[in-house]
Amino acid sequence: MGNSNLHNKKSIVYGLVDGNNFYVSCERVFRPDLNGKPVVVLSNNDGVVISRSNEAKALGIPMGALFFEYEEFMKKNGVKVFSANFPLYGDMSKRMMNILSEFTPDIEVYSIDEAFLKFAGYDFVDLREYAFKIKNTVWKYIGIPVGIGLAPTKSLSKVANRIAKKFPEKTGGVYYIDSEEKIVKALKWLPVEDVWGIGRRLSKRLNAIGVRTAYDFTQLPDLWIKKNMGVTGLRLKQDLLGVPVLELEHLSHRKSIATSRTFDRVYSDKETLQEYISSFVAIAAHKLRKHKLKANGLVVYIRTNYHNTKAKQYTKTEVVTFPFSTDSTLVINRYAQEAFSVIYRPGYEYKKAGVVLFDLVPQKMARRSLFDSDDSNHSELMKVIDKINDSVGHQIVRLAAQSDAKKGWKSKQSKLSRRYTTDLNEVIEVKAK
DNA sequence: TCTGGGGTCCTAGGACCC
DNA sequence: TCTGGGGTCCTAGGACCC
Repeated sequence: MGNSNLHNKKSIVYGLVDGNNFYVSCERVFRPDLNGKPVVVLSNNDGVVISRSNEAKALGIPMGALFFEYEEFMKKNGVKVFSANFPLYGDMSKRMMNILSEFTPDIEVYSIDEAFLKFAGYDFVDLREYAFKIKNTVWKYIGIPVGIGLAPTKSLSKVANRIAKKFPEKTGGVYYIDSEEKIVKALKWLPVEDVWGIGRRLSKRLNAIGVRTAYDFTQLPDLWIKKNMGVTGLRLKQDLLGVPVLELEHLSHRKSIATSRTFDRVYSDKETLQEYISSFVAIAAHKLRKHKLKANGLVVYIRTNYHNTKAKQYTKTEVVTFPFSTDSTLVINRYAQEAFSVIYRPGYEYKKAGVVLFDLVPQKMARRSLFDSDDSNHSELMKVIDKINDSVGHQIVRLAAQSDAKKGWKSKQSKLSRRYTTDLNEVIEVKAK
């Protein structure tokens, strides 16, 4: 089918592959008994719903639903609840991306559950068939169901993916926008608020001027778009019209590393917050070293609970630039504590804090300090700490300033699945017949 | 009691320079 | 009378994404 125009279309095609209800699907890989049953995954502290199976969606549980509000309802309807298990999802993601990169060298890992693929020079391949092959391979090897959209541009591949998801019976989970007519049809079908790159704010304004669909958006004058959405909007319009202007982005390395938590209660005292900051630094710096990067600066921020309108509000961030690149937890923590002291004010109830490392450079390109002593980055010490912590799967070696589990640092995760793939002590047991 | 966490990019405006 | 102008760098904040 569709072979008539297979050989005269443009020779570059973009694909968007994404895992269906990814976190839920990851949990189901190890609990196949939950297939066909309603399942949700909760955020940190078991606060809100962040992933839902189709059955859970059908029950009317919205994204972001407060767990405490829905707990009864879920129990009554037999919904299986999991606390988020990010190490597991991250590992499954890596496996999925590895499989995808077998099918084309041009791949952009866009998020934990999504990747853009680029097919250049596949003129004599039936890409629709090829996409089914990709889908089936991922399913066979790691048990994750995916949807695939194909189109002449990136933003259209997003649209195609959405169609594949929306009409699973008709499409089989794969949809290819391979003609002008299909572009127009798809754009007229897609509500403007569902366009990739148009969020809540913009769609409100667009609706106000009568723009309802993606197609309507592409008919707006460039002047309006430039004025209200900047160059990003202009690019998006072109890309949606089928002119490929959005390229695959091969991020050589990430640009920032953030660690933050919303606390399960509020804290006012300086010491507790200092301990949290230290813990955040330890986690972020560990990630930094894992990616073989060093940071040239950091941000520390603290904030009160903005949902609690009765409480006195205070939000403050402090930016520090280091005199040299570093990946040492000790060095970074020293700067983080200094920054924290600048912004901390007593008398407020803090609900969230975080640190962000930025201006990251590969270890080799690190900026050295003028009087760099061999040990100013504690690289040997950090190696030892990382080795021990990696081997046990969590932070057992800590700075003296870091908080520990006893003090409630560990977030509430009452419904955690096991770390099947990343922790030797928790691998799934297979019984041979 | 209860409200996620981790990212990216763009723009406007100020400081500063010649 | 009539407030120069153009360039760069930096930062804060907005908007978006999953």
